[in-house]
Amino acid sequence: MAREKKIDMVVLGLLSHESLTGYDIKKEIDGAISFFWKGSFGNIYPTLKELEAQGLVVRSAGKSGTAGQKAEESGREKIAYSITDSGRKALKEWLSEEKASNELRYETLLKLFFGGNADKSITLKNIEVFEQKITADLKMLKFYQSNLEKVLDEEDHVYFYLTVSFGVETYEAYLKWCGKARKLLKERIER
Amino acid sequence: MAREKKIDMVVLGLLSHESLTGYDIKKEIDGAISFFWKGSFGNIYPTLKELEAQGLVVRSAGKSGTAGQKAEESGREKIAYSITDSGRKALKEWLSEEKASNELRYETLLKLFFGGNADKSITLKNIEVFEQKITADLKMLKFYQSNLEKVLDEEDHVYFYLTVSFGVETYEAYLKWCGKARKLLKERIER
DNA sequence: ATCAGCATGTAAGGCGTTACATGATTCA
DNA sequence: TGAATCATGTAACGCCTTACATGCTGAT
Repeated sequence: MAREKKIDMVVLGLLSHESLTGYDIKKEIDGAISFFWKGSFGNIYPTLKELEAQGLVVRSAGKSGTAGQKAEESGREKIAYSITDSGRKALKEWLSEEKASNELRYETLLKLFFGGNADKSITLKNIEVFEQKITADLKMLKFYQSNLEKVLDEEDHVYFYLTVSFGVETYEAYLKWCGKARKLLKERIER
Repeated sequence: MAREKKIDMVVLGLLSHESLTGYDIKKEIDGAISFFWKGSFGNIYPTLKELEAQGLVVRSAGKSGTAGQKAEESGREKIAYSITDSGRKALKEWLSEEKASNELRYETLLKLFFGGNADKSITLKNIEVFEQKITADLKMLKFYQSNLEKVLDEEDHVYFYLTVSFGVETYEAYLKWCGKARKLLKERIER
């Protein structure tokens, strides 16, 4: 029944820490989470509506007081959401389910696998592009990691730290592999 | 425009080596490719039709001669496809495009990130489940890898070998991380 | 004879992205 | 005053999975 939708849990999870608007949620997802999960406005806003209908979140003034009052007077308002007790319960239930779908969809590996259909120089180029992207992303992840290291004592930060560390370690493994792969392909070209 | 569909390239890539039926293609995808790309019948058969309409593949008797003739007489037939020159060209063009979408969607990391909302024992359990799955998959990848190592001289096998090696190295990094993560969480529980 | 695996396909629906539409606020 | 960013939302569409429908073939 194609029940892989987890964006609702992402939203609940983020709201479990603080009240946020849809726009805030998008920004959070685009931060440290983005390397293993994505979200778009066309995804987030309808999810917030659904969660509200299910009573898992409620609209709240939040702490955005300054602009809040003025916005209410005009037509367009800023809507902050908070998690409810039911929401926390739903989140906990999901966390307790042992099954988890972990998916990798790497077009770079697809191109590598079928690399025999083009010149080795093309495969080499594809690896180099991948390497550059990973290098840039790794830099960002390490920045997050070093910031989290300083606040490891605070309860929730252990989880953020471990998640980011997963990224750092796998990305470092990617780069190590890139070096080996380039070397092996270059040897082949010269023969 | 949501142009992330690459199943057509998977099909063309597989057909670049030999003639295959839709069923064969599914089996191939479920093999060494499965750790970084998936495909289903409801995906593959329509793709074959489209590729045929575009002239990138053609129906062929293939090498399944024995059953082939009998099948033609009866109602249901086995349909093997071969790649055409246009198909090879399309494949090569895709390989030459530098952009590639690489996506990771790990629910395990999502649960870890929001682990603060449940007991540490639950997070620990989730990591252990992940660890077991990866251990099993790694065993399979290493099996593929050792088989490919023996035939590395044959042209195309370098690509298969490198792809599988990517899996082996990242999965080993995952397991290393799992050990560290378990240790860190256990220390926290005891305090 | 029966069951697993071979084999092809369609239909419905879920999930998510992109593009579009709209308007406020902030800063140079 | 104009651009960037904040902010909310909808519509269309694309991709993929699941479930269903059907029947053959080979082994026990």
